[in-house]
This record gives sequence, structure tokens and C-alpha cells, in this order.
Amino acid sequence: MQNSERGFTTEMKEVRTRFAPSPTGFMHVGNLRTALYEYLIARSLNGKFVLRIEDTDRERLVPGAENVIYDTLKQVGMTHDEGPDVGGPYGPYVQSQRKDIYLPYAQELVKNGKAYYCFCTKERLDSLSQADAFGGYDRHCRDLPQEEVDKLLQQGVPYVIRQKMPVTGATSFTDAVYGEITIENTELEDQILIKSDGYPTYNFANVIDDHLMHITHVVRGCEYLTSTPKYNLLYEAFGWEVPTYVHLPMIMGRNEDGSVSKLSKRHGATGFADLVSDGYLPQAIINYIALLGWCSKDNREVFTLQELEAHFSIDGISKSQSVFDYDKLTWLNGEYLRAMSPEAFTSLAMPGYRQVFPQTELDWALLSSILQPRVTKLNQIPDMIGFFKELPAYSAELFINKKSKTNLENSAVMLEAAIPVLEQLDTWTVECIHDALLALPEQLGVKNGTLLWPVRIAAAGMTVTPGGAIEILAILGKEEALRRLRAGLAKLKAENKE
RNA sequence: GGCUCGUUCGUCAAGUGGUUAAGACACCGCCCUUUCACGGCGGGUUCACGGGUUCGAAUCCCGUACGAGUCACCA
Repeated sequence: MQNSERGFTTEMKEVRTRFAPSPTGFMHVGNLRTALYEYLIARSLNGKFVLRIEDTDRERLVPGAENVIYDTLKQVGMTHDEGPDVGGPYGPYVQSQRKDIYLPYAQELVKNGKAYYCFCTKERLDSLSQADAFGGYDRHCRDLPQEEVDKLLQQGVPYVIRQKMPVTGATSFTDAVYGEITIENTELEDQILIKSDGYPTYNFANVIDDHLMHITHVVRGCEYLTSTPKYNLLYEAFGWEVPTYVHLPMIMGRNEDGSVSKLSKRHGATGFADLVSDGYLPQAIINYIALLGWCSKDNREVFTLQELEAHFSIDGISKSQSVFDYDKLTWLNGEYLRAMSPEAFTSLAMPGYRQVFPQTELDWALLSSILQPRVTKLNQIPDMIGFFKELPAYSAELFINKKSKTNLENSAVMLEAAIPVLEQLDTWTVECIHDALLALPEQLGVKNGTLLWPVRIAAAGMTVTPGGAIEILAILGKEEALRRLRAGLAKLKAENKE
């Protein structure tokens, strides 16, 4: 190779990370965060981000599930430099298409005495684990005589290939997040490398592929922390360079009793697609999960993906698990919604609008102007605007409001004053309604709220509404607005008579 | 149970021997105001516990407790 000719190569090796999901058809936010950090490490270090599909578990294959992975990455804007769909120099990028690569490597290990054939039956293994709840494989086949092995192989007895772990000593490695980790070798089981169906196990395929794909930073959840020595022993057995490990703290969910456990369905939406259909924006989701377990040097919290690429660094990753906080995600989502252009907001909100008004045309821009500062999740929209379509049945009690100094009597007076003024309006716009209505309180000697409270109640039938009385009247249109006001007045009169 | 890791406000977190222990979300109060929201201002005995080391410890060491992970022909 050219490299050796240069003698001393001081140039930095290109950073390469990989996202290696299994196509299960579901993108858990924990997985997404792992992908995000892998992506950010690569981008922040001018490296490459590769996508590899790990489908070696043939029993759990979900057809078409790969698309969920592509769609998710696309929606959040994480682009991969290499992968099944875009190709690259180290393909194929789907493990099932690499099936034939692994066995020779395992056989090489067998030849070098680092691995061995194991012919144990499922039944024998099961009886083993029953005998001792926390036992492991008893290394029954580890020292089978060669001729015995050859015989069984020849007979076609099913086998697996297991890694031969050292029985004494300890294995240490340094993790970029957790520091130095040491595990006694006696803790390490002779793990299976090649399954009896000929496919490699996840652990084995991972090491082979990461090496073949020149991955420099192995980023994954910290559930792999204690099995990392097994990986390193494999790298060493092959004489390969061990990558930098970046283990990530777990994302937890809060249980009803206050305890925490690994984030799962019972805590709420945990899939990217679920969050999106709950009304969260992909950018907000990404921004939020970036913050779960990582903190910027300057403590900033709101970041676009591009900004994250510039700010991310491994030493900002935390060691301790964090609880997924839907409240904060919701807040962040609201920030994104508010930061949008009115047009962008309207087009995002339109499905919600159409859910309530499939045919009708409204002043969408005006509707958006009152909704945009208030919506924190897109799926709140239908509920928020339902009253425009149909006036809810409401109690006259709603007209009574201490702060606005309204009661059943003066509310009737206010509506009685407002209705004729509004009837005379030729142009039904926020501005005209505003001017017409706000001339009244002064004439009547009351504060604005005293007039506007009953108007809003009559127009909306609810105490809490997006927007004020004037906007609501404008959106309703003159005819419907006046109909509601008159109905409100009638209600008050009926009430006052009693 | 063995092993590994972790523990700063309810939550996310800054902090690397000397700070009045930041900030954000949530919560509460006030202001703004046409309700709500937005925005502004303010509020809360937060360093798990116990021992050390040190003039001085959230920061270093040891133990305890609690939490999590792991111990598959799953990934």
C-alpha cells in the first residue's frame, strides 16, 4: 500500500461513523438519538456517516421495514454518505447480502485457535441454564479432539462457531464517554460467532463490518458497554485496530409510581413516526433528543441540525441516564412553530383546518395568526378551532367574569349595544370590527373587557379561546357572528327574566 | 445473584478543589393584555447518605444506599 511508503503518516485518519439499525419497522427515539450522535460526530469532525442495515435475524424480518429507516433519516435531514440506497466503496451495506463474508473470518479464527466448532443441541443448552439460573455455556465443545470435530462435521451435524475467551486475566478498554472499563475475562462467555443457520451473530457481523467499512467511532447505547471486551478480543484476534468507543447513556421513561425504566410504549409515544403523528415536528424531535444526554458548551438549547453539526462534541455527552420529558419537547415544538413564517405555519396547519372544515373556505391567514402563537402541537388544532364550525352549548354563567367586571345584566347591555353597530358594518374585517367595537366602551363608560368579554363568550361559547373577540367575529363572518351574538343576547334575557 | 455503569431542583442540565451552585422545561405569583397563549419580572432549603484527604470538597478517595444495564443460535 501507498501508506507505508510515506514512512510516517501523521495525517489524521478520516472519521467514519455508522448507523446500524435492524429493520424492525419501528424507529425508537433511542435509536434515532444514537443515529443523531453518530451523524453529528461524523459531521462535526468532517467525517463520513454510513448506513448499514443489520438484518441477520432472519426470524424477525419485517418486509419493507427498511423504508422506515430511509424515511426517518430523510425527514430529519440526516444524510448518509454511504448506504444500501446510495452505494459506496465498502458495500454491500445490507448484512444479509454480505452473508458469505463472515464464515471465512470465523474459520480463520478456528484455524488460529481463537474459536471452535460447537455441536451442542438446543436441548443440552437449555438443561444447562436450568441447572444454574445465572450460569452460562459450559464450554463443552471447546476442547473436543480434532478427529471428533472432523467426524461430526463430515456427518453434517449442525454446529455453531464460538469464540474462545481467555479464562484468566481481565480486559480493559477506554470509552470516550465512560472512561476506562475493566471486565474480568471469567465474565465473558464463549459467544457464538456463526449461528447454526450460517448467519453471523450481531456481535460478530458488527466487528467484521465495522472493520471492513473502516469505522473509526463505534457509537451505541451503553447496554453494550459490558460486552465490549468481547469485541476487542475479536479485533485483537484478527490483529485489527480497535475503534474509538462512544457509549451513550440510556433514555428512560417515568412510570406512574415515580420510578424510571427504559423508555417504552407505556410511557407514551416512543417511535419517531408516533411522535410526528402526535403533532411534533421532525426538527423539534431532533433538537430535543440531541439534548437528552448532551449539552452544548455554551448551554444553548435551540439548534437546527446544521447548528448542531457545528456545536456538537463528544465531551459534552453525559454519563447518566435521562428521562424523556414530553413537556419540554412540547415547549420546543411550540418554539419551532412560532418561529415559522406565517405561510409555512398555515401549510403545516392546513390538514388540521381541513379536518374541521373539509369544504368551507375561511380566512386561513387570519386563523393562523391567532393559532400560531398558541399551538404547541399540530394535532391540537382541530380541537382548538371546532367552535368556529359549531357553537358549543354553553351556560349563561360563562358571561360572568370578575376581572372583566361582567355579570348577566351588563352582559346583555353590552351585546345589545354591540349588535346594531356590527350590523351596520359594510366591510367585515378585523380592523373595521375593532374600530366599531372599541368606540363603545368609552360611550358606555366601561372598560374594554366589559364589552369584549360577553361578545367573545357569545361568539365562541367558551371561556378560553384562541384569539380575542374581534378576530373570532372576523373569522366567523358577519352573518354567523351576528346570529351567535343575538342568540347570546336571547340567552341572557331569558336568564335575567327568571 | 455475579459483573459493569451511574447518582447536582419534579425533569433536562452547567459545574472538574475556593461560585451567592448557572440556564432551560414544568410549577407558583405578579405585570402586560380582549380570555387564553406569547412576552416581561419574581419565587423554591437541588449537590443520595456516611466516612476520610484538604486551610477549603458538588468536585479527590473509601464504604453504604438507591437506580440502570448485562449475563441469548436478539439486536
